[in-house]
Amino acid sequence: MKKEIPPKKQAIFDATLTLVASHGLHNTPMSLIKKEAGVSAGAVYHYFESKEALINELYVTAKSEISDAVISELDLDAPYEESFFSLWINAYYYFASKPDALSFIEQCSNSPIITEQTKAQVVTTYQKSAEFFEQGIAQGNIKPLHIDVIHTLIYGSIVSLIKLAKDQPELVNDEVIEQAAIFCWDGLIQLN
Amino acid sequence: MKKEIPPKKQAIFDATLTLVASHGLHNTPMSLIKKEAGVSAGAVYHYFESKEALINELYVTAKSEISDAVISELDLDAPYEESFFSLWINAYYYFASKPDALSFIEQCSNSPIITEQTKAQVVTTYQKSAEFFEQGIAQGNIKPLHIDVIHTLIYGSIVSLIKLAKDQPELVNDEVIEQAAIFCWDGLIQLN
Amino acid sequence: MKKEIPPKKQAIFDATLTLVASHGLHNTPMSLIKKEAGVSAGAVYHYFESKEALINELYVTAKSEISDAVISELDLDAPYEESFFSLWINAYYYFASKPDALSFIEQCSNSPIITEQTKAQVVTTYQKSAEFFEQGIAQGNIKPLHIDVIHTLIYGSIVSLIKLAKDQPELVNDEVIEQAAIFCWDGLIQLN
Amino acid sequence: MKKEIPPKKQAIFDATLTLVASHGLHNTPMSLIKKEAGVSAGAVYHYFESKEALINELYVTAKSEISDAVISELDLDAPYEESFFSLWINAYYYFASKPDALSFIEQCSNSPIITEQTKAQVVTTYQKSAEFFEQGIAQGNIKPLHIDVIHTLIYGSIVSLIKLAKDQPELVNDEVIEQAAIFCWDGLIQLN
DNA sequence: AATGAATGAGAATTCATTCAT
DNA sequence: AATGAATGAATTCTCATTCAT
Repeated sequence: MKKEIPPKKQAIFDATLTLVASHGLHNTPMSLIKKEAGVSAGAVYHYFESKEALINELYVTAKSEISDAVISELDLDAPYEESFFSLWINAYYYFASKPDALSFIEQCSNSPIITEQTKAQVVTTYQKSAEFFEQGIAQGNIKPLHIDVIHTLIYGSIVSLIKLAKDQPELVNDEVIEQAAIFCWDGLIQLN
Repeated sequence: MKKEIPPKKQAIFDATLTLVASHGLHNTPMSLIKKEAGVSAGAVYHYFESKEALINELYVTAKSEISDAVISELDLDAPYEESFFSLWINAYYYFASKPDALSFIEQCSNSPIITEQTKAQVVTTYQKSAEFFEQGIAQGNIKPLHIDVIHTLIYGSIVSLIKLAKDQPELVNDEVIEQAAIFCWDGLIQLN
Repeated sequence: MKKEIPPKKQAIFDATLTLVASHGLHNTPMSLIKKEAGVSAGAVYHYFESKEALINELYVTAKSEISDAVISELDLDAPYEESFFSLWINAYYYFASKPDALSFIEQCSNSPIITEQTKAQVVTTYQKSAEFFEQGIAQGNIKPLHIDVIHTLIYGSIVSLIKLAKDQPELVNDEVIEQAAIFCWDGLIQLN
Repeated sequence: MKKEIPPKKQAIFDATLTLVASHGLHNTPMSLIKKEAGVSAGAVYHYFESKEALINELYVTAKSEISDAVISELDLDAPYEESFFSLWINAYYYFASKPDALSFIEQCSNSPIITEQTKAQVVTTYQKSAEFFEQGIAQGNIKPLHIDVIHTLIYGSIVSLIKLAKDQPELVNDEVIEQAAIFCWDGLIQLN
């Protein structure tokens, strides 16, 4: 099902993720990437047409890995509220466990380095979580907002909280994380 | 109260904001900045010690301009709910009216180019909105969450929605904007 | 008599000729040659020791192919003037029909990439046309110039005219071609 | 009248001419040029947008210098035949005295590195010698060929002879040079 | 304050060539 | 004979920064 990624290509991906997270997108030369990945300059250009192409391809890969991981835990048969909280909390901890990936993604997603074509590719990865929210709307569990709006608000909350946790780790304990999930749930559900 | 910014310095700020938004932080050389600003290379280094210093200083300036603008509209004497919505909507439209500034800020805030010292400076700009939320908690209007958590969730929602609007402008109409504000309000208030 | 050229070697020759003509000697990497020839990198180095060796060998081949073609039409028994014109015109049209070969040869012959050894090899191909001019001198048809001088002036005129035809195709019609041949004939013959 | 060429730009021109003549257009890296010229890498790119731009600009400069030099000696009031021989011989010795320039020009003019725009610029330098040949035709001294054809045949003969002289210096003595000039004159004049 | 030519280390990328298969 | 991934030195070009004027 999954594409087999050649070991060198994977090493380049890993090195790029780490280095962009620590040095910044603006400050990660190819020379550093090849050194960290332990490959030759030529090998990088064997697998990727250019630095931009590498970044774009890695962006797609990182985004879909995260999507896959978050969604794989999703239990559509549990009570809806329970499923929602488990999704939110799972996603939070998954993101939190991959700080480099998140840093990479955030740096890219705000930069013109990511092409429109790449963005279009990435959209498709939202499919399964979209279904979950559609189901919630259909069953009357949550407000009938546009799926992309829900997605944006939930994802935005999680990412914001992780950034806060990065700056103030002592503040964001399990209780706060739960409060943030509740914030989203309360924002989503129909009040009568 | 405010420092007078010399015209050339302002031109450099403006040029940098525009260029980082359109070319990316990773792809905006000083040579382009000086050209766009219409100043000499020497002038840039007269006003700023280095490129990093320029970016950091502009980051502080842009952040506080936004903060000032959003808060200046805040009416602490109106009914709380009304004030909240007016704050949220005002903030949304202000951000939306400054896409370059927002793009610049988002690119910087996820990059190691912004120093810890700069981040510390920026924190102080939250003061007045913090007071607004503290007042809401004290009066029992909203849940007693940590101020920084509230701030993060609200700011995160607004920024997320603006990014969505950038990608899908036709989707994010006034109704959607209001729905997002309601999402935040419902998430904040105490349910009984 | 002729060596059989293996198909892959021929494909490499053809690709090199085409590419050097269109991209320039300075801008024709081996990677492009192998792609255009449809062979592997290893195959190129099986047939040729190096890029320089490939260019030099192709130069010899191209030069002698042209020489052979031009001379094969030469009729030593016809009236001398008639033979001369038929030689000149034949040569012109043959060169004109192989623009890539001519472009390749001209680029090489002015570049230090062609070794002295290669140049020495190529000289031998002039043998038969040399005999034709020697005969003309012996019979008193043309001036007693050194064979190499005659050769140079005639060949130079033909090549110059072809270059002109490349830049201004509409100018160089059959009449002009004949005028150029007459120019050479009039320059060669003894005036009394 | 003439543009003042800044000393560094002139040094880059000189170095490029020398190096392309000795190493070949395909084998003259910028690093060698900057070293030979005694300037920094940045300086080269301050004066020229790219290597191609440098080559093209130098081509125009070299061509027009040669044109100017050859034509400056031209005496339109002398008897026509005498003027012609003096032009031819002058041109020959001028070219012969600038072997690097000639080698550079020949390598470029057969290579796609020279753009159509550059070729168009260069054509304008032929103006004055064109007038000389037009005058000869009008006065009935030479055959009524197209000016560009005459130009091509004469220039081609001179260049061919210089190439021969390069390969066989002992062969091309003053007598041979005169013979070649006579070849051209005899080819040009009307026979009755 | 201001200029802009100049620097040179370093960036992205290319390319002739090799070698394990 | 043939392949094509891999190499890494070399190449073109960039860019933050300086400094004489």
